[in-house]
Amino acid sequence: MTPEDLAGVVRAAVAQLQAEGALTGDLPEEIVIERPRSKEHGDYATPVALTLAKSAGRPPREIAELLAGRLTATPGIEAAEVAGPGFVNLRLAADAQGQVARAIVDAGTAYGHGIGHAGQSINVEFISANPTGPIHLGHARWAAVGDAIARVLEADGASAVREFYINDRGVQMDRFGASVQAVADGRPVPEDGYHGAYIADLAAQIVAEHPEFLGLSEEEQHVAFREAAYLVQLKQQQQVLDLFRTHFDVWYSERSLHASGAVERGMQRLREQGHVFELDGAVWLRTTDFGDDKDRVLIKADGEMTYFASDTAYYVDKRERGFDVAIYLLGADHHGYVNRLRAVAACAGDDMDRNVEVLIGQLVKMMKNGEEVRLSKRAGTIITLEDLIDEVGVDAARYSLIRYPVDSPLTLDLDLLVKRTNDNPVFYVQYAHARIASVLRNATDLGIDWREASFDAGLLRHEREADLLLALAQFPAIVASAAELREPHRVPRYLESLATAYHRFYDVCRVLPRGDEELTDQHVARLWLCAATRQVIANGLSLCGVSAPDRM
RNA sequence: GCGCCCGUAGCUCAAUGGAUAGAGCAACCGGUUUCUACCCGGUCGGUUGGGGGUUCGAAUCCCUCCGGGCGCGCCA
Repeated sequence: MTPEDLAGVVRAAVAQLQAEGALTGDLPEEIVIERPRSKEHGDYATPVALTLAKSAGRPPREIAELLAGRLTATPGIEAAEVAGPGFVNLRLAADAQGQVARAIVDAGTAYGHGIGHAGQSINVEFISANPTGPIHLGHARWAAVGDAIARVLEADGASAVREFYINDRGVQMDRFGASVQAVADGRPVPEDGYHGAYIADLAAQIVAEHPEFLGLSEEEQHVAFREAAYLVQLKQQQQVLDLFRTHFDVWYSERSLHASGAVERGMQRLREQGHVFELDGAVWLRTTDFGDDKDRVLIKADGEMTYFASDTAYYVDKRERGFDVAIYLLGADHHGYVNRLRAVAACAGDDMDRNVEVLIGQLVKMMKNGEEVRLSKRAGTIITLEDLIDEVGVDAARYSLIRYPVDSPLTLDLDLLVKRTNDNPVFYVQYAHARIASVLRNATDLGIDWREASFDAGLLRHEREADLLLALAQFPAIVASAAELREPHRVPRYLESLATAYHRFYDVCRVLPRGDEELTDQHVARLWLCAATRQVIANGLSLCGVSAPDRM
């Protein structure tokens, strides 16, 4: 029995008490089932009597007594006791608990999936780095977390699209092109250009492929280098992100946004909604109607579109493409955009509390040998995602970027991330998976076919077995909350506690028969438990985009 | 000046308004004849930055002060 099953049981009990007139008031929307911190309080607890007390007009403990009496008589529940101010503490029967193992093995990769976001189409936009340089450490956090958010949303039933907005238009592109062109020409990079070491590499590559560029007129040459460098750089970004296992569904070009007429359509939409006005020769959007601290210019007095106009059109375009929710993942230096983007949604006639979400991620730093890493091998002054992958590998990098809530600054300790001991969480979790895989392999070698043998769930009554089963049963709720709160860090945190529960079990519960010992139902039951644990660890790691190795 | 985020054990960090605030590291002590010791157990460690409020209950929500980070263009 999972917590979700239990919530259903409690709900039914409350509904029945109300139907019988033993209890008045409303049926709560959600039945909260918690895992008590202390084991003395049972496997699960519900504070539902406390929340019911007000509308029922009776003391919480009295309601709890009624509920406990009803629940005690329910199959699968061994004990229901009233405690404290009105909690009902529940203890499950070993058999009901143990069936979780079978349910997990039967569900396979689908275990943990939910329907909380069923029917929702969600656009998750992240990184959106300018195609004028490598993906760097500042983007890396989102590369991992953004992808994990999409994975978790999908697991909870949503249709999620990972989208990368390519800023392939405007002044930065020109400066980038001019920088590459200058180096190719043997001139110094302009003051306002790009000075990273990678610019010279780009220039050399392009000259090698297109020696004819050098003979072009200044104007033609600029365009030629800009376009060639842009394509090479974009490709390089895409390759690094692929290597990092973050695969975008849509690479959306800003140029195509303009070329398609989306900007005009977006502008039209805003005008229809009545939030556009003119002042001092410029065209403005009255974002202050919806909580922004100042109105924003869409078209400057010189007739040029602002970047904000593109942003606005892009949002409208996303909605026109059918997304219910547009999630933006931005760095802390962009937090000023939060109110602006929300106001854009409202100005477009949308619900800014539902159709748009802006998540802000704080800075990432890297430490090595006790010092902050400031220089990149490749890019000179910026640390790249490629540097990070080189240092610790994709698994450790993704895992540690996902492991922390994004709203606090993060310092990655590179020395720690390459360690292969239990102070390095990713290895700790992966090791648990490899350990189980090894046990299952050995079972096969011994000719044990546990899947076909009879599974007696009631045999899993050792304290460590019960703890492990409780941990396994938690997984669907963890996935659901990670999706709902857009907090994928809950998954690795959970995996660490699950790995601990497994190692503790393994430490005292022998799984396979020793020597010429006979195979018993107990061995079989423990193999089911192992298989279930392996499955959940694999499913959880998959939500992080981290591999689940069978051997280490 | 205005705004956003953060402040939890010596360190890095958890905790969806729930019961005695938890892990790992560090420090110290212990555990394996056979399934992966990359593991497990124990000890030590806290006025959740300070103060006030909301309620059955606050690290969590509100106010205020202190400390830190970031942002406030007809730039992109």
